[in-house]
Formats: sequence, C-alpha cells, structure tokens
Amino acid sequence: MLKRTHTCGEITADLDHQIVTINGWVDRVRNLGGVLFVTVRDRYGKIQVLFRPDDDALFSCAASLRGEDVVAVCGRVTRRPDTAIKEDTGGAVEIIAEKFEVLSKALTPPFYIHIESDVNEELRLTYRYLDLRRQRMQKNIQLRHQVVQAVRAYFNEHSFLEIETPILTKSTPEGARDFLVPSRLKPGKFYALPQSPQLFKQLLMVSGFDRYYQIARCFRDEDFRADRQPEFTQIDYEMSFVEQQDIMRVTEGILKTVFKNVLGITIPTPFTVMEYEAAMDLYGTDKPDLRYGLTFTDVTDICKDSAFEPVRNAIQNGGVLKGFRVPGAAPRYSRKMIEEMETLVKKAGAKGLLHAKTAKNPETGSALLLKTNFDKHLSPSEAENLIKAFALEENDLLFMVSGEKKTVNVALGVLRSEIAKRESLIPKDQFCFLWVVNFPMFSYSEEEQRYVAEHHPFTMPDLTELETHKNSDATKIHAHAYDVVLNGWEIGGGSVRIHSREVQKTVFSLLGIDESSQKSKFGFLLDAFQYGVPPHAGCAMGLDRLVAIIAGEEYIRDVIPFPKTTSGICQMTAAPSDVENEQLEKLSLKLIKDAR
RNA sequence: GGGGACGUGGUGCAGUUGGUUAGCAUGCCGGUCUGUCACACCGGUGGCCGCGAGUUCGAGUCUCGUCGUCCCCGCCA
Repeated sequence: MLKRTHTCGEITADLDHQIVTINGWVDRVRNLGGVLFVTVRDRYGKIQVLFRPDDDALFSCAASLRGEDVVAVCGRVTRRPDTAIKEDTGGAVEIIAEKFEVLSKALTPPFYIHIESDVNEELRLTYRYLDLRRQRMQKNIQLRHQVVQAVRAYFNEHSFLEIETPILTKSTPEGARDFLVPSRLKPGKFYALPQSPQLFKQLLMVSGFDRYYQIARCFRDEDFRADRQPEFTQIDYEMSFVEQQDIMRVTEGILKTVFKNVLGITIPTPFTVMEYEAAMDLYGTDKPDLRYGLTFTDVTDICKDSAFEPVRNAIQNGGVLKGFRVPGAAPRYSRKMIEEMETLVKKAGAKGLLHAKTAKNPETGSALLLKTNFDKHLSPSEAENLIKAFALEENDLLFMVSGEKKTVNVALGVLRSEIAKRESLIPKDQFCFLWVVNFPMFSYSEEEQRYVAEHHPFTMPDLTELETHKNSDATKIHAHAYDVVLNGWEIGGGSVRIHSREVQKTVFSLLGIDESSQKSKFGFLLDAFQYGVPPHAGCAMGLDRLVAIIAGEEYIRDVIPFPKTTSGICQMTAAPSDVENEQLEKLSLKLIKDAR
C-alpha cells in the first residue's frame, strides 16, 4: 500500500515541487476526456489530483474511479495555472499523479456525500457511517471533541480529578424512568443505568476527592425530543467546602474556556442572575431566551373592574391580566394568524387571547386608538392606561391573557417564543447566558398526590423555610439550586447538596419516602452522612446541547455520532432487538406475551 | 398515552375537481471533450406512488386501518 506522507489538508503551496502520497476518498471525478481531475478527501481537507493522458495505463485506470472509492495517490505537488485557480474552490496547488492504487471500491452511496443537501433523516441514520463523512457532520464531531478537550483543560488546570462512576448501578425512585439491566448472578434482580452520577459524586466528596469531574454518559427511559435522547452526555462536576457562588464561577470558567478555545469568543462573565420567579413573570419560562425582548407587563390593576366578564372574574379570583407588545407587527397579523396564536395559548392552558392593534386616531391625528376583540368592554380610560402601561406606539400589536398567574405566564411564554420566530427577532451568532436561581424546592403533583422535588431530593432547601413550611405548604420552600441557560436552552443545572443526615431524612419524608424505603433505597447515602461530610455543591451541563448550540444545530442528534430515532431505535443496527430464549432463561426472565 | 406533518425512480421534489403514457432536477450507465472544480454537451437506464383493505367504470389523488420518520403535548427530579 502507498502510505500517506501528508493528509489532504496539508497539501499547500509550501510543498510545491515535492513528491507526496495521500490517502483518502474520491470526492468527485471530472473527466474532460484528455485530462482527468479527481478531488480526494480526508478529514483534514480536499485536494485536487490531476491525471494526464501521457501514461495510458494510469489514465485509463483512473478513468474508472467513482465517488467514495478509497485511493492512494503519489505524485508531485504543482502550482495550478493562474487561469485555473478559482475563488474558494480549492487551493493554489494540485497533485499531478504518477502512481495510484485503489484501496477499496465503493458502491454508489444512497445519498450525496460531497454536497450539503437535505436527506431523509431515516436514511441518514441507516447509513450513519456515510452521513458522518459529510462535511457538516465531520465539523460537528470535531467540534464536539474540541469542546470536551476545552472542558478537560479547564478542570485539569483547576485541580479537579476525572473519576469514573459505575454504569451498572442501583434503581432509585424519584426522577426519570430507569433503564434496567437484569442480573444473571442474582436472578430476579436488576441493575439500573445511571440517570446521572449524582450519588456517586456526592460520595466521592465524602471520600475527600474535593474536586471531581467526569464526562459522564447518562440514561433516561423517557420520550424523545429534538433536544433529548435516551442516552446523553453530561459534563458533571462536584466540589467540597464551597457555596453556590463558587460553583457558578467554575461553571462560567468552563464555558469561558470552551468558547475561547473553540470559537475564539470571549464571553462576558459573571453571567446575569435572575430569580426563578422573575423569569416566570417576565418571560413565562424558567429558561428564557434573552436574545430578544417581548417581556411581559402586568396590567391587572388597570382592568380589575373590567366590564369584560372573563377578565374581571379571573382577577377577582386572585388571577392576573398580563401581556406583551409586539412593536410594529399589527399590519402583518391577519385575523387568521391571530386565531392561530389563540389556539397556541389555549393549548398552553389559557382560556383565551385578548389582542389589540394600535392605529392613529383620525380625528386628533396623534392619540392612539386600540382596535381589539374586546372593544365594547373597554372603557376609554382603560384603553388609555393600557397604551401607557405597554408604551404602545402606532401599528403595534398587543397580546394579553388573563387567569391564574402560572397559567398566564406559561401561555404568554409559549406565545412569546412563537412570535419571536415569526417576527425573526432572534439574532444569530449571539450567546446570551444567564443564571436562574432560587427555584422552589418542591411542587405538588396532583397525579401522584404528593410533593415532588423540582430539582432532585439531594438539593439543600432553605433551612429556615424548611422549618416554617414543612408541615404546612412545602411549595413555599426554596432550594439552593441554579440553572445555567443559554439562548433559551437549559444547558446545565446544579445545587448545593444536603450534607446532613437529618435534613436529608426530612426531605425524603416530605417526598413521601417512608423510613423503610429511605433505608433500602438510600441507606448507603444516609450511612455515609454519619462519617464526616464536607459541605458540597455541584453542577452538570448537557454536553450535547452545548455542542449543538455552538455548532448552530437545532437537534442534538446532529452532534451525536450514533443517535436513536424518536421511537428509540438505532436505524443502523436495528437495536433494540429480539434475544434468544436461552439468553432470557440465563437471566431468569420470561416474556409475558410474545410481543414479536 | 394524545395531537400534527410527511412517505412518489438511488436522492431531492412536482403531480389541479379521481381520468387513461406518473413529470422535473440530480445521480447512475454509455458517448464526445486537454484546465475542470456540483465540468459541459449528447444519448440511455431507472417507479407495486410505504403496506393492506374499502369507495368507484377508474385511485398517486378519496375513506379506514397499519408501519415508519420527524415535530409538539404529557413525560423528562
């Protein structure tokens, strides 16, 4: 085999006149009859090879080359004629072939490799190894590597130890559904794949490894989304003898290093900090995208005596009236589009959508008129106050929703992000980081008729609030938890952890985990908490989401080499698949019914 | 579990109120061509319209079911 002396990307004008050998894939063949051009590609770049007709055998052999054949070419690097150098279609040099070998012939691929074109996702995943050859995926996978290296560089420089934790672990209640792995040696018992290394990293703190990190694979058996896969990767870290601020500074440091090393961008730190409640009130989500405005204004007071019954009733029942202004959008929104918006907020739980458009008053020529779907219920003074409260100008569009506060916020939040998309208000190439802090510790699950942890059960609650509200309304207790948000994506989250056995038991009890379950499920943690526990805190960032944002991708599938489809199938290997009955027997398992 | 979109030569798409021969681009194969770079030009190949029922004289088109992919809700501490 002709072994490469250089990669395709390394062949530049510096090597002019030198004899080189390259290995790679045939990207493209252009046969002009008397002269043959072959573009050869590897992961470092592309280089044009020229076959001249002088050597009949060589030329006719090269003429049979097809896309994706794997070749070795030896020849002299030569400056291309000036007339043959076109802008951005390759370098100033080419290789004039003297010898070549076909290392492997290729079938015609099922989709284009050499050009970026839309391809059915199913097909891409079936032939993922070919999809990964394409420039976009090559770029994304390389980018992912760079991000991981930047992360490691930061941690290594700051005395963190990279420590592995088990993949075969224990199923725990709370949180996502576990993937289970049957045990052969303990028939009828199961391991679980980790949803995160949470408890292990806390135990590492107990062990004295006061700065830990891991690029950790995590597994959750829940349904998929564009930003969710059943297995995903977390940048996981934990520190002892620290407080919330310390973790925030470290997280900012990691992100600063990543953006500097990968994109050459200096991101401003520290990040903006926003209370959970403020995020909900202003943006209707706990992960607001701050690249655009459209923040909400509360106009409950203005309309508390509204003649419009649904609004008045909502307010009298302790609800709110809130909305936001879309500058200059009025002429672009037809009745039909506004109906679509109404459908959207109704899906999100709102009872209805109030909307108004502003126009110049033809009589005065200056004051604004509100044209609304609740005109007849709106008094002139209410109209005027609304115009003031929202700072409305001509041709603005105003949306408002009334009802219970949380529902209103969420509905407006959904609307806000839809409007931002439609109005193209989201700037590209901008990175808006923020911290969301002071989350509620618990929420009440109607379905399960109990409190559930908003973050997780190992999060340190506000101890004063815990004492005050634990026997009355636990939803009033806040948690020392924090999320890092980038462009509307939650890219990470963490908390100060409980390091007291008593507090931990109190939280378990509030979650409805009785004494015996505490012992069987979390006994090892409670035991460990009796042997000297450093105060500790940590965080985990979603690597896939982070890389997707940096790569400008909308779906994390596009930054994962071998992802699964939304139904949890690997198109390429056809996993999950049937297993032999013998395998089941060894595991003491039997299928309830033949699902095949 | 629920809602929505899509499924037509290898690939990306079009296909009108149901109407006789399913188009276009590209790929692929063959030919011409000595500076192309998604080479160009000429010719050709290639389709059980996802699958199964039904309505109809007649279905790519309408109806029902089913399978698959994607998006969203639920779910994801």
